[in-house]
Amino acid sequence: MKTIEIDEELYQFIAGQTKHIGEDASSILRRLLNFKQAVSNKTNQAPHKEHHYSLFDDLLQSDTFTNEKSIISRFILLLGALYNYNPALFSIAATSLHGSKRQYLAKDKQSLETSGKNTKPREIIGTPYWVISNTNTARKLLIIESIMSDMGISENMINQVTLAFLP
Amino acid sequence: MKTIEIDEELYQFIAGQTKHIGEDASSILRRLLNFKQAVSNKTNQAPHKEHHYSLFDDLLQSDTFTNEKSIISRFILLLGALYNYNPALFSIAATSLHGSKRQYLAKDKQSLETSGKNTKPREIIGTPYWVISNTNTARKLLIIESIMSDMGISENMINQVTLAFLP
DNA sequence: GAACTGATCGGGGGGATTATTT
DNA sequence: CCAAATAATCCCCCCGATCAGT
Repeated sequence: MKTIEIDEELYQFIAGQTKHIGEDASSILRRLLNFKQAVSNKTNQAPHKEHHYSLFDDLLQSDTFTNEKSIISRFILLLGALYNYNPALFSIAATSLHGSKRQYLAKDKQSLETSGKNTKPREIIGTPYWVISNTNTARKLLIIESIMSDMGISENMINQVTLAFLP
Repeated sequence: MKTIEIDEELYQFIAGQTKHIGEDASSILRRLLNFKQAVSNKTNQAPHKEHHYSLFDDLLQSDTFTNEKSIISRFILLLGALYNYNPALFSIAATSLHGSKRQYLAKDKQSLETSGKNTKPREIIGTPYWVISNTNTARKLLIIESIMSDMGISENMINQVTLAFLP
């Protein structure tokens, strides 16, 4: 543990953000900061049991996520989080996912463009991947669910994400 | 000053966000947290010289602001910050601002709707105000500049905002 | 014919451009 | 009549429901 000094006003603000009794400063700050640091650090450390899904919990609660009202934005944010949670698993899941003609995810825009007539590929920022965007909400949800399932994420967690994803 | 304990990983992350040599933890955290606490606390405390414009500095640097690419989003964010910086001054500035027919700002949607044919009023969240949105970029900038000027904000600060506002 | 997949096309927002007023 | 300022039409592009195809 490390110790840092902050001014009184800021301290009061942070203390006021406690979500449950006894929550420590690290936990509060990670939530408030949208757990941004996890994206870059997660890969070079063994996943820690209790924090297994913290990346999602944090994304789903973050302003970055809830501020986005459109399905497409949340869709891309979620895929980005999934990739950063475990790039290797994500890659496997991404590769095996596709429709009858269209490819849903790829590392380059073109493969997606050429796999259909109007796929409208979108870049998943913070990720080497691109996704198709010309789909209805049901299919977007299906893509998310399929990826999560293939990545071995729990049924329960998938349900939570589904709830947060919809309007 | 208060002392808090945080884990090593989080400490490294925060330390890595230093913008200038010797910047203290409070300063870094306020920036990362988008200075959210200022909005609620600012009104019941005398403005502090050095921090006079910190609300803007922070907004302009915040992800909340820079993530928004559309002019209209930045426009509304900026107006919200101006209101929260000093509601009284903002009200005065808002009331005296209008075109030859249209009213630009009001506390209710209707006044704006009836003052023109297609004003497309938008709510300024975190504020009792609404703004007209059916204008080109030049006029939006004009509105911002006019309000800031009427609120007595320095020429220099206005220029900074202008720069951050455009593409 | 039922279920799944693709992609057209309508709706809506943003804001440059054009019309109108001063 | 021209220039500047202001209003608001209207085009473009994004989103995603709906419909067409498999």
